[in-house]
Amino acid sequence: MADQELEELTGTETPRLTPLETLRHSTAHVMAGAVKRLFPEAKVTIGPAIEGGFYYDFDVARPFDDEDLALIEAEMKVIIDANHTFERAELSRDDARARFAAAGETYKVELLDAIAPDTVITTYRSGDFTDLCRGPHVGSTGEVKAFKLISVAGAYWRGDERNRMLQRIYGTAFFDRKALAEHLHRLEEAKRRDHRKLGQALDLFSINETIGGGLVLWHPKGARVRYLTEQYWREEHFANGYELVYSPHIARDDLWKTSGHLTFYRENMFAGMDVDGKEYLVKPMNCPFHVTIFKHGLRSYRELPLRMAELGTVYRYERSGVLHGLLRVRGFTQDDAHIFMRRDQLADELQRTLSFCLHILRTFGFTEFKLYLATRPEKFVGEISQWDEAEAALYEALRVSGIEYEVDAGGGAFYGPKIDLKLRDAIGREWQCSTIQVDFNLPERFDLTYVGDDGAKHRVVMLHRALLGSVERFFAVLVEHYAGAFPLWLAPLQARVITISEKQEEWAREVCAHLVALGLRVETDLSPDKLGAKIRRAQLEKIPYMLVVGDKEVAERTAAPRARDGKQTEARPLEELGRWLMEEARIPRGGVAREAAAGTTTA
RNA sequence: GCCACCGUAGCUCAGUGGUAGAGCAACGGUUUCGUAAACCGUAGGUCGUCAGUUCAAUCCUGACCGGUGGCUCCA
Repeated sequence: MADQELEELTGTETPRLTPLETLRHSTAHVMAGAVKRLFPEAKVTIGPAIEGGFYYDFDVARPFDDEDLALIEAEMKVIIDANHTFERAELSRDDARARFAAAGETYKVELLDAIAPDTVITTYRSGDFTDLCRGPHVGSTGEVKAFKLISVAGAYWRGDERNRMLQRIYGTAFFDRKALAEHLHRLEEAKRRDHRKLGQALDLFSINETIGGGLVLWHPKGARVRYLTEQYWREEHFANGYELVYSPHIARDDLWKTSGHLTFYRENMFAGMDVDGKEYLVKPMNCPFHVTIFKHGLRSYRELPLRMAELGTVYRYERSGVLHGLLRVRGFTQDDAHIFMRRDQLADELQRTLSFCLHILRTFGFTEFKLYLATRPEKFVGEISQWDEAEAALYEALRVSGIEYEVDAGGGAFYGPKIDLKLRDAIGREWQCSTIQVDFNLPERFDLTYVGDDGAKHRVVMLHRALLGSVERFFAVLVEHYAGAFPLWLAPLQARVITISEKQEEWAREVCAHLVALGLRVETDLSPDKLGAKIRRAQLEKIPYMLVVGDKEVAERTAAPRARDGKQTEARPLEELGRWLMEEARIPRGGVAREAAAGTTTA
């Protein structure tokens, strides 16, 4: 929301700031005042409240460093202690322009010139700092009690890379120290859960320089989680009326011409390759292949809806600076599907798709969702009546789901309206994974038709959807949601049999073999280390269960489970142990069987 | 791609203008132990790459490669 303040100033929107946003925005003013005192030559630009805090962008000769941040914080405390009131003043446009121009605040002049003609121009003064600003603010600087500057980063003026790079200082503020401490704690917690760190620590995956940025190597443990995810996904798709397909990684340029990708998506596609004098390109999307499968023969209305799904690996060129762990990569696998149907089937199909989506996500332990409907943009293909119909169907699907939603009017793609779904993770962060999009474009481009009951050909309506989004991103979200402590059904290793001394080796092997034969993922730790060391190791690997075997267990033909949350339970006879673990490891389809992120906070 | 910061052993990290250390892991041995770290030893690094400055560069300078935080974009 870099334009938030800009919008306020230009009067294009009138968002009332919440009390917390007001505080944060006021803190941004205090910070700007401190910066101007310490760096008089700095030019101020904008400083809005954002989710989690605020920022202010400055044009300075030299970038800020951490020492500067400390100095600025100290100066802010001086301003806060002085308890200056925020004084609002109205002034004429010319007066304002003259003042800011005289002060050398060229960015403010630019903002001023963008303000709608009949808007009242206001400034806010706190102590020696006056800023062009619509407000509101808190009463005085003394009301800023709990704040912290977080980081510095480069940011382009008005977010446009052709403009000058400014220095952005991020900070946060709360009404009391406790809330600030909690916020900082959450940031720490997010760091602790970072999938890149856990990916390394738990040996799940890596990204290797020699292979290339944004290209993922799945190590055995990560690959196991992925396999389990995909297997579950496949089973559910078969059980819900989908057919699975496979398509190649490259295709001739003709396909991409027809689909329009070569005109609209070329920037994100890897360079083509010459094969026998024909150009081939690596696929950035799966749709053209599925469409081609659909077109393979005449389709009857009786076959529709035809649901075609694929875990399709695509490659997209992303600028090096945006690559980020598994969340933003250059090669990834979409859990893609395309649904071909009659126009009259759209409403039902949307509801069905959304509910299927929620069912899958709940299985993985997510319980809170938010939906976003993006409607017809200015530039669009197809007829308005078609759009209206589709949007009505989308609204109905949203309503039926019973989940909170927001409408992004005009935010749809040119080819159709869509629903995006964000899920909330264990520490309250939102992640966008699922998307359900209506497409009026490809059916035209590829001339997709079916034969109706009237014997005539009719245009197909098409739906794209991805539930997990990309397997890579979803895996990263899972890692962070569970802090690496996967639920039993997804854990790469479900249990480790731990001996106390080498006397129990034989029984430990037997216990392990029995459980493995049941299909459980179990191994033994027969090393000569002490029990405590073995427990510690298993604990660090976040293995759900440790099965301790000492002389007593050998004599009784049992094993003593210790859960990774530290809970120890009675030793159980081997057969019973197996039955119990099998029951625990069942896939919680639809999330009914088990609590979402139980036990993850202690891990 | 742009701005800032970072790159030392498999991992986590010290360190210095005179070519390098710790802990963990690995390997060898001793110990056979009841719920988060037993002990001893061995091995392991052209200090991201390439240039430059210097008698001498892991350290200073530059370029490049890669990573991190942002900007922009997005699954």
